[in-house]
Amino acid sequence: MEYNYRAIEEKWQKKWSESEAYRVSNDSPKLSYYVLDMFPYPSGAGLHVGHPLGYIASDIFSRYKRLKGYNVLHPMGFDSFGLPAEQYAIETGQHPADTTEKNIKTFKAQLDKIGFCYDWEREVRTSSPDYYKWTQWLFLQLFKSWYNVAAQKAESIDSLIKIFETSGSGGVKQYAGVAFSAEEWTSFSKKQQEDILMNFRLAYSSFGEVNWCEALGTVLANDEVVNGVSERGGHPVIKKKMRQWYLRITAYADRLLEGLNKVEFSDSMKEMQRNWIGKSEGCEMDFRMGGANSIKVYTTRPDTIFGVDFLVLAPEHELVQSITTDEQRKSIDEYLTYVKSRSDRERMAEVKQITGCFTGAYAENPFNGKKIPVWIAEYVLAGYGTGAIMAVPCGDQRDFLFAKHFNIPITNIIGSHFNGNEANPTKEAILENSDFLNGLLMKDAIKVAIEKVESLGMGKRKINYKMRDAGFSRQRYWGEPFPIKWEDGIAVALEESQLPLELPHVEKYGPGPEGEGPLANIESWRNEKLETSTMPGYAGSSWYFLRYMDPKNNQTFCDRKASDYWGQVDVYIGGTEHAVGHLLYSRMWTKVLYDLGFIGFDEPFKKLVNQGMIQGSSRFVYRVKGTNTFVSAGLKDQHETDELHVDVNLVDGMELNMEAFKKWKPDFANVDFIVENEKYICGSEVEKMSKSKYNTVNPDDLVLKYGADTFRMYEMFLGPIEQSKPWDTKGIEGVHRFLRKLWRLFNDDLKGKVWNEEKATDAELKVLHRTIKKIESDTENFSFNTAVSAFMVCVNELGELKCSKKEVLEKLLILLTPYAPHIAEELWSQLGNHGSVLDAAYPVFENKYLVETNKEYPVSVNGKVRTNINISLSAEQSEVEKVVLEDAVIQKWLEGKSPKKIIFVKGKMVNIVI
RNA sequence: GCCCAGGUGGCGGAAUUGGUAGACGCAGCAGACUCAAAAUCUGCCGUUCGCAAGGAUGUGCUGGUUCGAUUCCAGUCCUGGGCACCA
Repeated sequence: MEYNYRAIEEKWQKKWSESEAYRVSNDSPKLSYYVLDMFPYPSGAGLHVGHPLGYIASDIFSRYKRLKGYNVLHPMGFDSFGLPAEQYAIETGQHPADTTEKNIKTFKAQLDKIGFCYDWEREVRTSSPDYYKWTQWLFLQLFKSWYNVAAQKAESIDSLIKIFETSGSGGVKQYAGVAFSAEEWTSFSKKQQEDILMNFRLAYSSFGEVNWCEALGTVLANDEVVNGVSERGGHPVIKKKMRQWYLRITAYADRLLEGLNKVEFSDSMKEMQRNWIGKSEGCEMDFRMGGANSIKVYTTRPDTIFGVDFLVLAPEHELVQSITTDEQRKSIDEYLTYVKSRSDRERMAEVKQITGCFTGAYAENPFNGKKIPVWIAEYVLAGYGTGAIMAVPCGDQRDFLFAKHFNIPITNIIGSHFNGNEANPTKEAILENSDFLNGLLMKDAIKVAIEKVESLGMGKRKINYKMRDAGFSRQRYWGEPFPIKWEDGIAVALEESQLPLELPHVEKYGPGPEGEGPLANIESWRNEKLETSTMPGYAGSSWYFLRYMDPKNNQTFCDRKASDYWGQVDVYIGGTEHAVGHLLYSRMWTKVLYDLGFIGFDEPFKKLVNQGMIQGSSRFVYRVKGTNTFVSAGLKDQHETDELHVDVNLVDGMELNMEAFKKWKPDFANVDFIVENEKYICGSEVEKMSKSKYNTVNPDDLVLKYGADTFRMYEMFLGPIEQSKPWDTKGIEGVHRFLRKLWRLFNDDLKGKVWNEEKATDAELKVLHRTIKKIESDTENFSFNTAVSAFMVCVNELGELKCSKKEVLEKLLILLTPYAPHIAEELWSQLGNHGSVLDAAYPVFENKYLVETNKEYPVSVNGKVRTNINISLSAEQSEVEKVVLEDAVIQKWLEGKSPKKIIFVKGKMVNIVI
C-alpha cells in the first residue's frame, strides 16, 4: 500500500467537514485560546504562496493548543473593501460587490485545499452590510465621545456638554480655544456649539491637505505621486485643503505608548510604534517680529537658544504671506509653486539638493533681541510641532548645510566641539556665547532655559508628538458610507435604527464634482445631504477580531459575554508592513471601547508574531531591440536589448523552456533564440510577488502535485517564520520524501502493514522523547522550520533502528498532527484508533529516557579544537585536567610546555591555554 | 533622508546564556538494485595545501573586548520592509 495523499486528503477533509470537526462554541468549560491571522484583501489574482505562510503557522499553533486541551478560536475572513476593486470597476464597469464576491469564493476554495481548521460559520467580510452596520455604529460611538484628559479616558460627549453648561470652558483641562462662561455657552447658537464640540469629538471633521490631481479629478495617495505628477497619466498634482474626517488618535498617544509595556510584541515592533508616536519633551517659544506678529517655534533644545542664526517656516505656515517683504515676494511665490508640486516623501528624502527662500522678514531672539532672518524651506513640515523651527547650524547638520548653502553666518556656542566643517549635535558641551547659560553643561541647561522661558512668559514647556490625527475619509466609492448628514453645516449622526446605511449603486465609479467621492454623483444621496466620502480601508479592520467572537449577533457588534469569554487575541500573526498603521488603529479602537465599557480589555493583541514576506524570484528574457529574437543572459551584452518578465513557471532554475515560451503568448509563437550551450539562460531578480511580474506561484498546483501536508510542511521548512525570503519550489521534494518515509514505517509497498505492537527499546524511546521535547518547545517558540527538521531526524533514526512499533509511532503521529493533519489522521486510524487524532492527548515528555553519563568533550589548545575525549559528565575540573593532559594528541600540541591555564566548562568543553 | 530588520557552503537554512560552524533539506558527484527508467538504498560534498595522516583558512567588510566571537561593542557597505489615501 503506498502513500496516496490525494485520496487521503480528500477523504479526511470530507469527514472533518461532515463531523463539523472545526466548529467552535462560545459555551465550553475549557480554557479559551484565540489565534488570529491578519485577514487578507481578496485580490483578483487569488492566493499566492506568500499568503499561506502565516496561515499555516497559525493553523499549526491552533491545532497544537487544541491538542493541549484548549477551546481554540481560529477564524478567517476578508478585508473586502478597498481601492483595487474600485479601480477594476472603473476599468471594466463590473460592480466591486460582484468581483469581490467572486474573489472571495476563489480564496476560500484555495484555503480549503490546504486543510486549515477554520470555522467558516464565523467568517466576516468588512464589505457586507451586516458587518459594516457595526463599523458605522462604532464610528458613531467615536463621533459621540470625547477624551476627558482629567479622567484619562473617553466619555460620552454629553458629559462635556454638561461641563460647558455648568462651568464653561474653564471646566475642561485641555481647552485651547477662546474661553467662554457657562452663560455664554447657553447663549451660543447651535452651530457655534457644534463647532466647539467638533474640536473634542474622537471622530471629527476638519480641513486638511491632500494630494489633488486636477486632471484625474481625484485625491491621490503619496504612493501614487511620483516626481510631482500622478503615477497614472503623469498629470500635475498639488496640495489642496479639503474637508476631511479624522480620528483623534493623538488623544491616546500616551496610552498607546504605555500599552506597549504590557503586550508581547517584538522589541523592534515596539520601537517602530514608539518612533511613529514620536513623543518628545521641549518647549514652545515666541519670537517677536515687531508689530503684532510673532512666530511660535517648538524645540527640544532650548539650551541652544543663543546659537539660533535663522528661523525656518514650513511653506504652508499661515504667516508666510503676511511677513514676506515686497522685495522678496516674487521669489517666495516662485518657491511656493515649486513646493506645491512636491510630495511629503520627496521633501524629506532629498538632502543633496538644499532649497529654501528668504522672506525678507526678521524676528527677535526673545532673550537678547538679536535680529534673526526668517526663511521658508520644504524640509520643515507644517504638520509637525508648530510648523516653524529655530535653526542652530553649529548643532544640527541640516541647519548647518542650509546655512552654508545660503551663506548665513554661523554662531558657535559650543567652542571646540564645533569644528566649522560639520554640526555637532552633542548635549555634553559647555555652553559659550550664551548669556545666562554660559558655563553650563548643555543637558543641564535645557531645564534652566525652559524655566527662564516660562518665568519670563516667552513660552511654555510642551510635550510634542510626531503622530498626527488619522485621516479617516476617502473620496472613493468602495468603502463604508458615513452615517452622517450635514444640516446647515452641522454634522448630524443618523439614528441607530437607520443603520446600516447601505452603499447605493452608482452608474459610474469615477470621482464626483469638486473632488468629492463618487457618491456625490447620486442625486438622492445629495438631496438627503448625506456625507459623500467613505471610510478608509482600516475602518473595518480596526475591530474585526471582536466580530469573530460573536459574528451573527444583530443586536450588538459583539456581546460582552462573548468578549469576556475569549478576551484578548492570544496570538496575532501577520506582516510587519502593518506595524504602524493597522496595529495602532486597532489598539486605539480597543481603548475607546474599553473606556466606554463595551469590552473588558484595553489592548487587543496579547502577543504578536511577525511573519516575513515571501518574495517572488522573477525571471527575465532579453529581446534584441526591434527584432523578434531573444538572446540568452550570458550573451546579452553583445546586443541592445529590452528586458521582459517571463512567467517563472516556464523556467527550470535559470533555463527557459523555449517550447513552452513560444506557446505562452501569441506574440512569441515565432520567435528565435540566441542560445549558449544549446540553452537559453534567464536573468533573475528578487521582487515583491505580483501578477504583473509573472513571478507568482499558485499553491493549488503544488497541493495538487504533492498534497496539502507536504505543502504545509514545506512552507514551514523554508526558514524562520519572521524572515523574508524569495520563493523557491525546488526543495519541496525533500519534504515529500520525508512523508513517504514516515508512511513506510507503517506500510510496505509490497508487504502491506508493517507496524506492530512490540515493546519499544530504550534507544527507541530515547529517539521519541527527544523528539517530543524538541517539537513541543519549537512549536511554542514558533520555530517551525527546526521542528520540521526534528521530525525528519526522528523518522531517519527510527528507520535506522527499524522501529515500526505502535507504542512509539502513535505518539509521533500526535506530534505531527498540527503540521500534517491528513496523513496523521489516516495513519492514526490505521493503527486502530477510534476517535480523531485532532482531539488526542498531547504526549508528555519524560526526561528519564534522555539521561547521559558521558560526553565527547571537545578539547581545544589556545582556542582551536584539536581532539575529542570521552569523559564522564560527573567529572570535576581536576579529574578532567588529568585525563586531558595525558592524551597523546594534546601532548603533541603542548610540545612539552606546561599550560598557563586550563578552562573547563562542565558539560561543554575544555580549553588549554599555553 | 528618517525608523525597523537581515547579511553563514552552489541554494534554503542550523548552531541554549559567548564554548566542536555548516544540523535538516535541495542541487551535485560516485556506487548498489534494474534490461532500462522511476522509486529506494549506501558513500562523498565550504575553500585550499596534501597520496594520506593531517594542516591552513572560513559566518558582508574594518577594528575592538575575551582563554574562546556567527553570537557582545564601535564603525562601514549592501539587501528588504515602513514613512500617514495600497492593503
